[in-house]
Amino acid sequence: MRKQQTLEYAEEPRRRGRHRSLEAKAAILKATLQLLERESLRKVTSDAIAKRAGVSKATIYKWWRNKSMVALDAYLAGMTERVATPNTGSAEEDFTEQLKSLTAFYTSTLGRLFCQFIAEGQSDPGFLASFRERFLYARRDAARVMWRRGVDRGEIRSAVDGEIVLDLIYGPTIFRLLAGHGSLNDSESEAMVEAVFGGLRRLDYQRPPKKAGSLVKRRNGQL
Amino acid sequence: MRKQQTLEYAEEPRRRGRHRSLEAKAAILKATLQLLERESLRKVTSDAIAKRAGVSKATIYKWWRNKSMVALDAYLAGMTERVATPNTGSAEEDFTEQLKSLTAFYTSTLGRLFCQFIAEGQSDPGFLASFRERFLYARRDAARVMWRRGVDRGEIRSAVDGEIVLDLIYGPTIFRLLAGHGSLNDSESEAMVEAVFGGLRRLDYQRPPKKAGSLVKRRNGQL
Amino acid sequence: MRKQQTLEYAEEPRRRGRHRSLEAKAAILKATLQLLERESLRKVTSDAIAKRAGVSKATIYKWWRNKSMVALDAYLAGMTERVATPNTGSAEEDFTEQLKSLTAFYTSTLGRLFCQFIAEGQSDPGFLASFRERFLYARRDAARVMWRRGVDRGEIRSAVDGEIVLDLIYGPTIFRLLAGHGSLNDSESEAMVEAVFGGLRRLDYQRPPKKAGSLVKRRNGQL
Amino acid sequence: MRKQQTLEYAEEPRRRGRHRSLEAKAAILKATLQLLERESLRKVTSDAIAKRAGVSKATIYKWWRNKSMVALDAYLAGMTERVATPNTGSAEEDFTEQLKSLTAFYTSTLGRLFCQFIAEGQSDPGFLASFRERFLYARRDAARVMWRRGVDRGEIRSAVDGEIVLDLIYGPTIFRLLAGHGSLNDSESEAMVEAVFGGLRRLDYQRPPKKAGSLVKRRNGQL
DNA sequence: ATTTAAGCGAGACGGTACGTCTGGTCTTTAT
DNA sequence: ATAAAGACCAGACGTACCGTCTCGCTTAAAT
Repeated sequence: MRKQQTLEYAEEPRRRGRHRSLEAKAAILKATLQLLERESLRKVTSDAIAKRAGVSKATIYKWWRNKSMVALDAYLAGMTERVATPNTGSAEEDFTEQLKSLTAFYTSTLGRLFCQFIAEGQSDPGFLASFRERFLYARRDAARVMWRRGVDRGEIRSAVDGEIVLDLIYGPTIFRLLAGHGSLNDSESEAMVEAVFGGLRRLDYQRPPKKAGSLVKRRNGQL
Repeated sequence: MRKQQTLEYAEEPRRRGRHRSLEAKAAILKATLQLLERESLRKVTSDAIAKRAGVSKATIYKWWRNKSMVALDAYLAGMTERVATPNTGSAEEDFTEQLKSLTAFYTSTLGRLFCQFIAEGQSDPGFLASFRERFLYARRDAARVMWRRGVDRGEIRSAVDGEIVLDLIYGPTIFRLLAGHGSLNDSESEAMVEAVFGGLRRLDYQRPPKKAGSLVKRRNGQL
Repeated sequence: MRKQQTLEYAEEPRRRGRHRSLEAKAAILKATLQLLERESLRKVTSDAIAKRAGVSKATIYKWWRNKSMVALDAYLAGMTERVATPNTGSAEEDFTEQLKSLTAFYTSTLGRLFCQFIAEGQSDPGFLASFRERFLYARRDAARVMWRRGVDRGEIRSAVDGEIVLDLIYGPTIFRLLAGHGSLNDSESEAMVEAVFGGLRRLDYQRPPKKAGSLVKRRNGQL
Repeated sequence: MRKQQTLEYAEEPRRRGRHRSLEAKAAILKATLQLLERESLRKVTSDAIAKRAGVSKATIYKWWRNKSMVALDAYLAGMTERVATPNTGSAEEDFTEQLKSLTAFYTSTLGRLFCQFIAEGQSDPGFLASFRERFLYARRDAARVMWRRGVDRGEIRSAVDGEIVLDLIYGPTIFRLLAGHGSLNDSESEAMVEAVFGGLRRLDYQRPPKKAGSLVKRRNGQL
């Protein structure tokens, strides 16, 4: 949307005809956000958005493919603050700080939208792709910087794949967020990062000699 | 459902009146599963289930609150295989094996239902709770056993909270599954478990003396 | 219904098995009547009847073909009073009296059922036939007696078909009852009978010579 | 509907927004009529109408309160022929002619709808009122003209209330139509009008002196 | 100044799923 | 044998939402 707009309205000479109403656009995004604070994305109808924005449904569907896309734009536009990339000198502290503030955000009203987007994406692969590209990757890029610093500084084992690092740090929280098991707060966040950095392995453990054939045979081993 | 059934039909003397048709129940679950192999939960309609099962819609809604609940029952009933709890003598190997088979399952047709349930749960808290209680907790109990063994054996640091351990191991995979970033295969699973066990921290790293006030101030630090 | 019962249960020595519950039958009819005092036949459900009668739906459908038949029986059983056939010595007075009391009845709660039966009969010819045979014809027989007396006495023109006489007297009231136009009360009833007996024709009217071809041609001349 | 349309679409300047599709309206009415030629109103479903009209059910329910109202509109729209008001110079002949053509119509496929509407009206007072106002009263107005002429001409006794006259003439036929007793054909129609005009009373009858107390006492004298 | 190409609000539309309801049947156990 | 309990099937009901479309009006660049 943003890109399009830039292309369409800024670079080229202005096209003939009435221009897109920026008031309408802003009203739509604002109305969407306000509605989403009270109801889940599924329950917010496009009619409601149109009505609250004082806008016609046609205008909405002219500029957005569907309701979810409007919500995504509203979400992105609503997050004025830039991504925080703490730089404390310690990658572990950086991640801890970030995970804490991220958890605080995700458990807020607006933050819960993250879950709704993931949910919507499960039955709309195109939307999921948009969500990844326009939201997730941006955030991961920021986090990747923190990881990089840690590696460069010699803090983080370079053998561990960066992508896995990110999923290791954020995955558990997001899982809890989506499934609703387990609590989410500062001390949990701290404990998670500590565990990820410290690892589960007890260093003084002497592994007994492995016996062959000890693997249990099975077909479906779920979680 | 299961519990009810046990209570209603097995333990008590049979009640008066026509009994719940087990054929109908089985047909509904089977039809649901078959339909879910081809379409997402959202697209499978209750009419289609009724038709394919040769059953009236009223019968469905008599026993299940809504479509999602039918799907959940169908899913649980369809997973005939017991939960695999590998016991190789090494917790790390156990988790690796389990994560691998779990990933294989979750990326299968039926397994993708997991995502649909999580998605459905985002706009239906009651359903999410059911899902947790009837599916997630059972799986986690099994995994907890593996963790316990590792702790008892001296393999796993007892300082790390068991729940965090589980989320650390399964969270990243589930995050990838839901968000669709990152690949899911045996080697990724192995790498993940290795990373979780080994930790990110480089042991030979000498932490520099901490400087005060180095924390970056920010309000919204997303992901 | 009644006859069957008498035959099966009263005259023979009691047969093996559980006997038909006369209480059930009475309860069904009573419950039906009570429900019909508050709701139209369409809105009274067979479930409601069963519940209120403390009886199983199967029992209802075992003895009656459908809901309407139950209502018809309930209606007939509820009209304990015999048909009034006034005998004042004047057919006109007889009919006036009867039409008045009939109107009073038909505008009562129970009496409105008459309309419901006619209504039900429009989409269930079998029921309409039953209704005619078990209710209408009986009432008409009684009225026919009054007509007969009038003819015998020389009061009523014998040239007029008896069936037409009955419909002339009762048709207008029933039409008003069903269509809801026009009022229904004693003076209207009196006026109706007076008009039917007196006729519309003015006796001193000299009919002008008829002109040929004066009939307007048309295809559909509705009411 | 008709009135609305006139107000909304003809008199005012066209309103903003997409206009009501007259094609859809026509298709709905046509489909309804065609279905009603084969099935009773009860058995014609709104789904069937929608399907046959190539229209969404929502469109139907947007403009009509329920199925019956659609049928009423279809019925009224389908009666293209104007109301016949024969003018033969004789009121009796006028009524005879009209009753004959009316009977012919009411016993036709489409005409039987009249009964269905009356039936529907018994459990839906609002619909009955609509039916009266939009159909019955129009027809009665036409018939009233014929009565008026008869009165003015000196043919019909002015002492008889006009409304009663109408019900006297049409009530018997409608009663037979609804209850299904008695035949309906030209000669019956003729006989009915003749009887109404001639009256039942034998003119040469000498009434015997009335005896007091001859009235039979009763509470419920039904028909 | 006029044309013309959009964009807009209003709101009707087709499609389709939902979950509910009712009528009437059938099954099981109790009497 | 017949009852009560109550599950069952068929299928209509009216509602809701989605995303599309049409209409008449408005705006602004191009002529």
